[in-house]
Amino acid sequence: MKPVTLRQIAEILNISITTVSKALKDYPDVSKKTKRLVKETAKTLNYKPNSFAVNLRTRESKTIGLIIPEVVHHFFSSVIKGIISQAEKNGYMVIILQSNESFELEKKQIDLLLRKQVDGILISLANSTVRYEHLNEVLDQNKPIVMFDKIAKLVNCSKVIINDRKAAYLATQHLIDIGCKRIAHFRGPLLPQNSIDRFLGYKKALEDNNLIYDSSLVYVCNDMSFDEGKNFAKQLIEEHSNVDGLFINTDLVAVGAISEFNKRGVIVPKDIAIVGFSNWFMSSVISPSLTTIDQPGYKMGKKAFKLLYKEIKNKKENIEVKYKKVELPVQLIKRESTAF
Amino acid sequence: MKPVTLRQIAEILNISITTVSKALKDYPDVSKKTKRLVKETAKTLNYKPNSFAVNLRTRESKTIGLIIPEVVHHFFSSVIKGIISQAEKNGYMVIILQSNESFELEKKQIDLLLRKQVDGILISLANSTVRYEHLNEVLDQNKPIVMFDKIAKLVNCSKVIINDRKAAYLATQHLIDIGCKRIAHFRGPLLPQNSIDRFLGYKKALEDNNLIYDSSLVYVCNDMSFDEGKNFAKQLIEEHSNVDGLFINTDLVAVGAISEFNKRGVIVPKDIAIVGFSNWFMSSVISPSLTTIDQPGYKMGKKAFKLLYKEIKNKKENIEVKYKKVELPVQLIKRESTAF
DNA sequence: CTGAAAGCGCTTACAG
DNA sequence: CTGAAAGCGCTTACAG
Repeated sequence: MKPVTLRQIAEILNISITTVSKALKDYPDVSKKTKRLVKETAKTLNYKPNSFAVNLRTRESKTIGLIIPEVVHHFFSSVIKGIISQAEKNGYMVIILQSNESFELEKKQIDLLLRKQVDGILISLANSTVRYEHLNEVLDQNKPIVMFDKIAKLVNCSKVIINDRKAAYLATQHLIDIGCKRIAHFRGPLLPQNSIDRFLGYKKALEDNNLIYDSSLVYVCNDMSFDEGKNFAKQLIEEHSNVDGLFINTDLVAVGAISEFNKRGVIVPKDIAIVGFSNWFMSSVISPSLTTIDQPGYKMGKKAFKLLYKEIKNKKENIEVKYKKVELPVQLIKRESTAF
Repeated sequence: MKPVTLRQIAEILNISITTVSKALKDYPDVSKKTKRLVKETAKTLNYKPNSFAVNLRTRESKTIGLIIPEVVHHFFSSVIKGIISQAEKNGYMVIILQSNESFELEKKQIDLLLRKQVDGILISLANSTVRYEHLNEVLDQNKPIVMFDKIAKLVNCSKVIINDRKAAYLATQHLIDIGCKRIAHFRGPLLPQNSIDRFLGYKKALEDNNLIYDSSLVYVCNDMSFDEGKNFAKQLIEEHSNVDGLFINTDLVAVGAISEFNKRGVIVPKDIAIVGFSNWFMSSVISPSLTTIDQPGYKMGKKAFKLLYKEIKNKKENIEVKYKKVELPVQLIKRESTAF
């Protein structure tokens, strides 16, 4: 069954394609009678406009691209949900690509999306992304791009983030407030700005409270996995039995650490208090439940789309676009792992 | 900066658009020299073919649609990952829509995708989907559709599933094998076929082992949440203190139940052995860790795309399409919740 | 080996 | 109020 076209409706009704097109779009210069006739016929034939033709004419696809490092991940899937629900409200569709934290793949995917003629791009950078030509190419093509969570400070576009440094400070301050004197940190990889910022927030909190910063208390995670949490937890009690507080870059690692502490009879929070980061669902159901920083993924997705949408609209209407950097508030969720 | 078109390349080189197009696509009837020239110029100008125009001519978009009930969900996000990685390998992009378990939304989204002229559709049905006109419309338009996980048996198309009944049987048999005599079941909602099948597998296993099926031991979950697991666990020990085994429709509910049992001093597995379903990551890290059925989401996504791809290809080449029903194997993962 | 021409299905400025 | 015509950027059957 071939799809129905404007021409067919026009032939059936013995009017021109022009009039059919205008009638369907409720142009004011078409008679009521014609409109009714056209709409009825379109309905009966189950007419659906060919989007390729529409796109080709109007030069917009009502589609945006989303590049994300990893889909199977509580935070990122929440972001995806926020994006697609907001997009749908505005009549947009979302093409999702996964960079697998690979710079090369990310570059290729940007190119694919540009070829696809998406109206804009949302991206959270891969950890391995160190150069930004591909992002600048998007900007050169005058195509809106909004970065979220893992951003490049040097690229001139709108961004949605949380203040990782402040959040980490908050987490560390909480450990200090409940009486911890010697606080360790499991940090993320050296590269993405987020883990640097979280580390800096941790360090700043120590300094502001006159606690000595001891670099041997900082452990660097590479793959941010459950097992890494277990291993460093083990290492930590072997190397620094006097540590009484621990701030961990991400909940998954923290859950691994708690599991290892539980196994070895180290009592959380009595022997060592722990704060994680992300507020995964999991963190609320383990025992002891994990104090953590809530990272608002869904909201971040919504906000990122809204910024992108606004830019798309403004560009179309030739209104000057101002880039915004939106910082979403975070919250410390207190649970058993820091409750005495 | 306006995008570069074939025309521009043609004008620069003083040849026809036809030749440029053919040169870029390596038609054999273009001279080597011309090809070289054209390709160099295209590269210099950073030419990217306008996909709308290409799509309009070739009548394919190299894009498929995916409708999924919920994005923030370990199983489904694994499926998404499987689909997009397989799609990318074959030069396809994926538009993702979320039905939120709503039949109405699902219908609307099917329509959106058809308008969008996607080359095919992958779908896992909403729980509330009871009629199938929208799916049949896709088939009427001669557009391939493949269903996975939550399928409609009555719709005539390819499907990728696990055998829920067999899997539930396996789970229940395991409880019986370790000595459970009185086995309860927290089942899913009355509607989706999956929870019906899991219930039937549970019942069959009891019968085959000459254990009496007692309907008062079956609790019906509605929202399949952590809290529901807690609540039913509480109810279960109040109403049936002699139950020694429990098969639960999904891990999230099971984790809730375990948490409640832990709280009330009911020892898992000594007092009550538990088997879940899905093999979420969480299940391996809680205490006691949860025995469960591994549901291969990533593989399911890959397989579903492969089937769809094959259908798209066959249709294009006018090869007859045979619908397939693929059943992926599942595995029982034994952990502490059933280990004595 | 090259190119003029038709056409994919739509939108819209313009004429009447 | 209606419609002929141009054009979006490409592909491809056909002529030379």
